[in-house]
Amino acid sequence: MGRAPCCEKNNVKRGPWSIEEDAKLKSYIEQNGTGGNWIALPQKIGLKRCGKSCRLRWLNYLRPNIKHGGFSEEEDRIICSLYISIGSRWSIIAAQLPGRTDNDIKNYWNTKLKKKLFGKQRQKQGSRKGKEINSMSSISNNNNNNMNQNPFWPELQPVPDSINEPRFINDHTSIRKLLIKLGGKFSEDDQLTNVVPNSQYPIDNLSMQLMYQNHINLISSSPIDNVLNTTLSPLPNTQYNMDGPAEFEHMINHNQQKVDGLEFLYEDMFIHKSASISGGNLDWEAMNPYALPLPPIVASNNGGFQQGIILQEGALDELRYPMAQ
DNA sequence: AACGTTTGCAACCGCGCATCC
DNA sequence: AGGATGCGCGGTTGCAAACGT
Repeated sequence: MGRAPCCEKNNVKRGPWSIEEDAKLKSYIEQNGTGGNWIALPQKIGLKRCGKSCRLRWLNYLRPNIKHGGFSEEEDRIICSLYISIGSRWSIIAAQLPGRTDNDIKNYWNTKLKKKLFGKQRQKQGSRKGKEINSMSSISNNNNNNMNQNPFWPELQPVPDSINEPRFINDHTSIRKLLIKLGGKFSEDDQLTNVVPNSQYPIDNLSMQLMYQNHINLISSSPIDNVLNTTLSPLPNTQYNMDGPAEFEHMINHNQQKVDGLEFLYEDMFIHKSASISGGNLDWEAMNPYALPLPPIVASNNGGFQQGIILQEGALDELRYPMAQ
């Protein structure tokens, strides 16, 4: 027995909203508010719509001060940074972008940003991709089941150190570098706790703190909920410790959800890497102009390997000016 | 011009969580 | 305490427009 539907599907209109419906909903809410009950709202107005549909229409389209399209460079940076940091928490990301809805940002990411960032390398990769994915599936692996079931977490085989020395996003310099590329700057002071937004970039303090703190939390072993609960409070004078590969490895193994949603990063990286590993003459650096010379590879407790990404200089410029390259 | 494919986006769906009773 | 209800979220779908052949 499943959950009861929120409304009688047969008695509600679905599909695109008409101008009349929009006008009805908008004028009612502007005059009376939602009344705190979306389910009852359509009956009050005389709309043959589901309450959830009304809510969605209002929040994503009719609500005042909604912006559509025309994402700015700053917004791109914030979206990329937060996505890398917290994944597909679109509502949280939207909260940092006034006038933007989670749906809008989600669509923008899925249709444009993601492709802009990685489309170039996919083009170069061309038709080899499918072949490589197939060949990868034959590689045995000891990683957990979630990874096995996820097509974007390809099964990875431990690579001899002589070929790929494991690399880690485990040092403060790397993290700082990433954040700087994403639009922020830190003080010359090497203390990670001191974040100084660069006036050159129009990212407000809160956004920068959020980005920074999320990155720090990403590499710490704090539960994800703590990350979210503290993002909107001022940065405490916390000393973040990163005890080398072991801690990062622990985070990967025990906080898998933090990297969920970044599968496409791993997909791209692994495909390129696997091509060269398997004897192809593909050059990692050539195919990944923004990635560091080798993808960071993280050894896990159970013998598998996972990979991360560090954006290199110019990566986000490419987002805005893809033709200039 | 016709047809097929890709892209972009609005809208829907189902689940988890919070609140109420 | 726990069932019912509503809300909010992320993922997915459907469709029209744009683009390519």
